[in-house]
Amino acid sequence: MIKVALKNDVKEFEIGITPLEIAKGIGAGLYKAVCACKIDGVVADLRTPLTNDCNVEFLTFEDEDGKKTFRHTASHILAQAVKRLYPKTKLAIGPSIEDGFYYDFDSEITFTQDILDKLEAEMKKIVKEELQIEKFELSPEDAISEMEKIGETYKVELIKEHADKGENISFYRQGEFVELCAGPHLPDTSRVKAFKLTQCTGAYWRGDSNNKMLQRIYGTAFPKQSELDDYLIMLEEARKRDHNKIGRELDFFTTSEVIGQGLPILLPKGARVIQLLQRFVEDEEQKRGWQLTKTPYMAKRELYKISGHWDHYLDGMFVLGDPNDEEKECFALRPMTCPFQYQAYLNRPRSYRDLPLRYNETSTLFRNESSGEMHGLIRVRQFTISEGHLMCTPEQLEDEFKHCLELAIFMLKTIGLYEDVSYRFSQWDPADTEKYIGTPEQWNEVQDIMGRILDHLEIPYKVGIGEAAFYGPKLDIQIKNVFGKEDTLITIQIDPLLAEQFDMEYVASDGTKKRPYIIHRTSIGCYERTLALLIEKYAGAFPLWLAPEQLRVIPIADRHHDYAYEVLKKLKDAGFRAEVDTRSEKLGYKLREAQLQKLPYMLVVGDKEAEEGTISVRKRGEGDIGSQNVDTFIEYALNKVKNKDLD
RNA sequence: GCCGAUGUGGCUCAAUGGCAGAGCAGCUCAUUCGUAAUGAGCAGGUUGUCGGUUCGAUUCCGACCAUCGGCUCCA
Repeated sequence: MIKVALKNDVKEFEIGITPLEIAKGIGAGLYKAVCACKIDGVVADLRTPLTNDCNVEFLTFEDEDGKKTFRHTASHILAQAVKRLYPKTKLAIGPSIEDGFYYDFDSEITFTQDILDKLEAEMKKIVKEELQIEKFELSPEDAISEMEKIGETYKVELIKEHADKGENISFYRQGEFVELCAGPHLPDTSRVKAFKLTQCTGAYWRGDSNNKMLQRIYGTAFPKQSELDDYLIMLEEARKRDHNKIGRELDFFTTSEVIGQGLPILLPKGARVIQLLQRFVEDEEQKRGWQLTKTPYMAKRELYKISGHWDHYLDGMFVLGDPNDEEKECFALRPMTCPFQYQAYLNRPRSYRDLPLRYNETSTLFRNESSGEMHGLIRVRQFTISEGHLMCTPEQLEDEFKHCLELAIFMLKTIGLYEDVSYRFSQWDPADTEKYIGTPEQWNEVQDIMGRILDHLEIPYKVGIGEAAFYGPKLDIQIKNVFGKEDTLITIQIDPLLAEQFDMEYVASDGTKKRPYIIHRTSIGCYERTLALLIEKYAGAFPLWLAPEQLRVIPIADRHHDYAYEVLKKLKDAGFRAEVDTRSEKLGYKLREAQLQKLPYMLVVGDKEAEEGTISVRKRGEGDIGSQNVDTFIEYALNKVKNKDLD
């Protein structure tokens, strides 16, 4: 007998009992809901025989690991359906992901929407069949020969990587379908009550663009149909905020086929928001000790050879001239600002008394992104970033890093995106010798330093291996768009290498020459991307201080025009971006239009207002909030702008 | 760059191997109106571009361009 500690109880069982059997004994409700378990804190399959005293915790769909198990099983059901309908298909991998699951297949048939529908129908059959899911193990040799027998070459490759660990290889069987898998899985297929295949795309085997492109089917699954429905509605709602749609509808930006891909045109409204952000950022940076530079948009190839861009980033640059003709002058548009601001540092000899030296620049950059990568305002070929480089002594590094992070957080809070970001500590990949400059010693040292700073500042980061810049590690502040895709909004990087490339130094207090540490950073990110995320955040309804048009005076009839202009002048004199709508339309019509354009305030003026010197205030989202004296309203609104209120 | 989808007036969407149509927006006129759509009229298109098949292509085929969702890459 063994003792098993459960949630509120310790019970005795026969040796070899499984958590699934224990759950069944506890009650039908638990048995129905349980997805996986933790044995002594380790996630395990419900069919794991218990051989020693232990602690067992049951996981349901409400638990992160239970949810993963549930959706992982859904991906197996998909794979089974594919194998039934298209037996020649080879299986790659099929994990659960944040909002569902996917499965990668190698098939000669192109999966279309039609096929997805058929697969869904087949999956429903598999669920109805209530197939028991059973786990078994094979030796690596047997596992390989079994998989070779059925032509699952991708599985063979995966097993071979595990073979030298000396462990058995686990498999799961549901009906006729057998799948290499570490598990855990649900007890049977009937539990996957509600699912949907959402899309089919290409994906490289093992995420490597040198490998074959497979077909990836994405899906999601829930225990109840109502939960699936809610999720799909939520997705649809989120997509209504897509900046690429409403940003165009509301005339923030547009694109032109004759200008080219990744080169959006910022229309007056988009340009205005960016101008407001830019002024705010430059002023704030000045307050915090940053000095503005204006450096050239292009430079000779020689600069990029020193910085390493020529060897490590040439594909990403727009080159003017023949890069292969060493005889003739060759220029390139700048993809980053660093080497330019370093030249500013190099302008004269530097002393430790000059440090920290903080340079900021509203910097337009050009990157020749591959054609399939552009996306609205989020991923473009020309963008303007609140860029900065800071040179400091080793002793100053932590404080200065903190200073940069505080600035970034201040910006995020001010524009209202602080709650929506996550942190990624982007490190190099020691195995990737092509991408990075510097030695392992240099990388390890600077990553240790950065890790210590982040831990000290209690930043809750995830590590991203291979996400570093070619010259150093980064703290990336990540944000998701309405499709759930994550992008970097802000980045703060420590660069231990380029000071050496550029021979940057300072004279220390003891008279010796030393290399400065360099921090690369943005404070609000690049304006185009930040604008995109703001459009999505506010669904185009910008807070008063950022709204391109803040106030619109709406006269009821032509006889109120004079008074309307009088009010308008007062508003403009107070510094507001305001307009008046003098068209011969009914009030309701003008209001509807102002409302659709997401104006923060509409100021209606008619006989009553003209007589009393008031305005009737309609607030976006709230409707008519009553009459106010013009000056009272101006004071109220000015205050909101000054405080950068987000409502 | 790769996989897949899409491309018809500013927008939303019809239709068809044989004259491309509607609503909204725009313009004109009338209406002067109290918190999300007043009415009438007018104008607007080489159906993304270029090529091919065909008596005839917007429709079928191909290439390119652009847009969208992924992958890779990246702020």
